[in-house]
Amino acid sequence: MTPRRHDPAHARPAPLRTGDVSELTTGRLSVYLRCLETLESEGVPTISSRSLAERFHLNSPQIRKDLANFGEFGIRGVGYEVGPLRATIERILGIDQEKRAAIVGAGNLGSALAAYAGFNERGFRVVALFDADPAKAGTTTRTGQPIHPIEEIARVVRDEKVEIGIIAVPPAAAQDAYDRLCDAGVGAVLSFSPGRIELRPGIPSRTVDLKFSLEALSFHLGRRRGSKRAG
Amino acid sequence: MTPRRHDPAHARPAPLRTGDVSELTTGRLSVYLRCLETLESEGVPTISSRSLAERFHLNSPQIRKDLANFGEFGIRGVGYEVGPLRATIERILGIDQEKRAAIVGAGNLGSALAAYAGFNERGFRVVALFDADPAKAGTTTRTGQPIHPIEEIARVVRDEKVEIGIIAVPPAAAQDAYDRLCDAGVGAVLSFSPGRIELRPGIPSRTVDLKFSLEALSFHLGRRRGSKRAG
DNA sequence: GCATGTGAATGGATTCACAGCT
DNA sequence: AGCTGTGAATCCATTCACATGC
Repeated sequence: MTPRRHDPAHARPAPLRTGDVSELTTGRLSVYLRCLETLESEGVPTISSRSLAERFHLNSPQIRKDLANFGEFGIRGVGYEVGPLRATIERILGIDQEKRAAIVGAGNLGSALAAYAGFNERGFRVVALFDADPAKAGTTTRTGQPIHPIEEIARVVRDEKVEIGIIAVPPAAAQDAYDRLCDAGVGAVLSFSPGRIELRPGIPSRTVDLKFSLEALSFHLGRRRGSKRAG
Repeated sequence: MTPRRHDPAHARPAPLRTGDVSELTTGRLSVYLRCLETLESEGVPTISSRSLAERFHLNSPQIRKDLANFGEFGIRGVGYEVGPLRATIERILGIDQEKRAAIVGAGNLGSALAAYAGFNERGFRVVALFDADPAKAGTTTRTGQPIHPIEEIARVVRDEKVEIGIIAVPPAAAQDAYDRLCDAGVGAVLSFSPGRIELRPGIPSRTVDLKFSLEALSFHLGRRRGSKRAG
């Protein structure tokens, strides 16, 4: 639509078109990003939407439409340059600048998330944890992040410039963790607690209920007939 | 549609209508299930789709439509009986009979999932783990599940009647874990490895990329203006 | 020639509004 | 009267097909 002359893809960062985009679209950006990381590590220099789709079981018009929400990043007659497109998607997602996160709850799940590679590379870093158990305060995780008493959320979030709060406490403690994080000034919250949380408007939040995927699989299990082994 | 006389909701399990249902619908069943569990623990006996929607920020016609895919479970003029509806949804999801799961990868994440309450209550139980590290074989998790060498997947899946395989290994090992689980005869696979897996047809599978939710939040962070604190 | 970017067409899911039952 | 269950209407996302540009 913008008739502005199209710079080559490797030039200065193109302006990002910005408007209303569906969650489905942005979710797929993450998928594309993983694919591009793979291609880049294989040294593939450019790829068309068609081959990207074939290689990763996606569909090509959708890839083009999704990207078109944010600008024009391809080269007609050629395709997309893998490296620059990866960088562009990272910029769209805002992970070109490292986002600092902190985890409330240093139990099994919290500690595992703190050690999780995906939470400590390519745009994210877990810089601190909090726990209500005083015995854990002052110690560090196996991966070296400090564990603070939960009362210090406000101070640590400020000092460490934490932008994202992650909740990994038992359901009953989820609301308290959420409120403390919001009061401390984090910009977004990700919860792994199945407990229902009363959200505040204006603070983007997500809940990941790990059990949902198990239930979805269970549903499909029930519909598969002709299982080889009898129950 | 079925003009069969409608039995009271507390009677013998109603027949479940069965047909093609969207993933979006079944995903929401899990949401409704959590809500009903909450209501049940509060002792609420019946609830209308309207109040359910108001209480949990859902929308009422959608609740009715979603449920209508599977049968008629409500009482006109009254609403739904909380306990029976919960039981019905559990039956739809197939978790009225306990599903046994095993986890490949007894590292941080695998151990945390094995200990995760949601994976060991209300329809699911993690009965074993597997790890490539021989030092871990023969030990148990903190929650008491045995850890086996990865070569024993086939035997343990058979002996322990494992229906669901869960992958919690580093990306590079994900495909091998997947193949071993399928060969061993599991009916469904849930992967927490970001590594791309070539799937086999006929075996329902899901990948949960924990980083996706972080990236979604990062995206929205970038769009929020008027943040109180300057970066 | 070839692949992107995009308006137009299609297909699905959500929402509406009311008939039917309690 | 009140709420479910559902066809009809609306909305939104995906897919198509081609004009545009490399």
